[in-house]
Amino acid sequence: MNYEKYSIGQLAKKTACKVETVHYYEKVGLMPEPPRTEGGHRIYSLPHVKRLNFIRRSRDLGFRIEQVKELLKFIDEPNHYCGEVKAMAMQQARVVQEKIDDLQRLKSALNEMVTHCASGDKPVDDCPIVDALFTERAAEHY
Amino acid sequence: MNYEKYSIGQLAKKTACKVETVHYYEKVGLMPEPPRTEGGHRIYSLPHVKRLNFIRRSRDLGFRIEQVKELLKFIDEPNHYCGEVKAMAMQQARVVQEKIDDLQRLKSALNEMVTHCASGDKPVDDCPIVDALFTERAAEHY
DNA sequence: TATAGAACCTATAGTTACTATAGGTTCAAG
DNA sequence: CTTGAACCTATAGTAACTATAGGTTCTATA
Repeated sequence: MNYEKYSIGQLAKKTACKVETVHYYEKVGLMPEPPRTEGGHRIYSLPHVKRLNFIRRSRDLGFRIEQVKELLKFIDEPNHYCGEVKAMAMQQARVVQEKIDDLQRLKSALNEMVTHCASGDKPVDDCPIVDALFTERAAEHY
Repeated sequence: MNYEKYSIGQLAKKTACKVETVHYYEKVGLMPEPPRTEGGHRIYSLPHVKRLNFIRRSRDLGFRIEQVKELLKFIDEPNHYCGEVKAMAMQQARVVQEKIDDLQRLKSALNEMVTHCASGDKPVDDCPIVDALFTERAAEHY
């Protein structure tokens, strides 16, 4: 009875998260079912705010919902060590690096196409970009 | 009657694309409804192979399906110029660059968290990574 | 030619992480 | 005590496929 109480709308505002998203997080088990008013409205307090911040921040960092669940398990259950969390963060950094590499290649391909297409005043059937797009892909081997 | 004919399975193999994906592309209007055998099986030929390669390659480059439709419109309709295609490729390169920037920031945040967490042998409630994840987000202002 | 089984057909549901909608109830301010 | 904002649940929609079910056709072999 010490904590300040929040409605779902207030919680949402405090965490820059939509009300529907909070409902969703409850449904998938990231957020607990909170106490309710007589009439059935959800009542949140500070720990909920913190938890939701944790979830949103993890999501922003690219963790998938299942991964956030694992991270939360480390926190919810006693006897976990920082190293487990660190390992997940490092793994996530690697995943992100791979995505960056992919996108770099993609950007190079696009830029190359653009530079080959110097003028832009040719009809499309003479366009080097269109041409490049028609090229068979590396993955192809049948 | 000049072209070699392909079943949907052969088309899929030639383009490294799944059969279901071809069905899907037909449903959303990227691929035309091809002629059929008596029994109702789809019959494809070389132009279909080229078109599907174009679609797949565009998708690989990060163009969304609606954008691919636009690109195909340039090709399907006469009187279009290379410049329109070039503009889309340039725009796409910008979008990709933005994604790269986002991911770079994200990776930095993860790496910073990891370096702050030197040992990994602390209990989680003392972990700087967990701490960082509990931190309120920049977006927050209520 | 008969037949087995691979490949095909359609229609529908599932995936991820939400977002949006509909139709109804509760809360808080005046 | 009334009004309207905020809340409730349940369901459908989003993107771009992928997977499944249940049935039909094609093709290679006996």
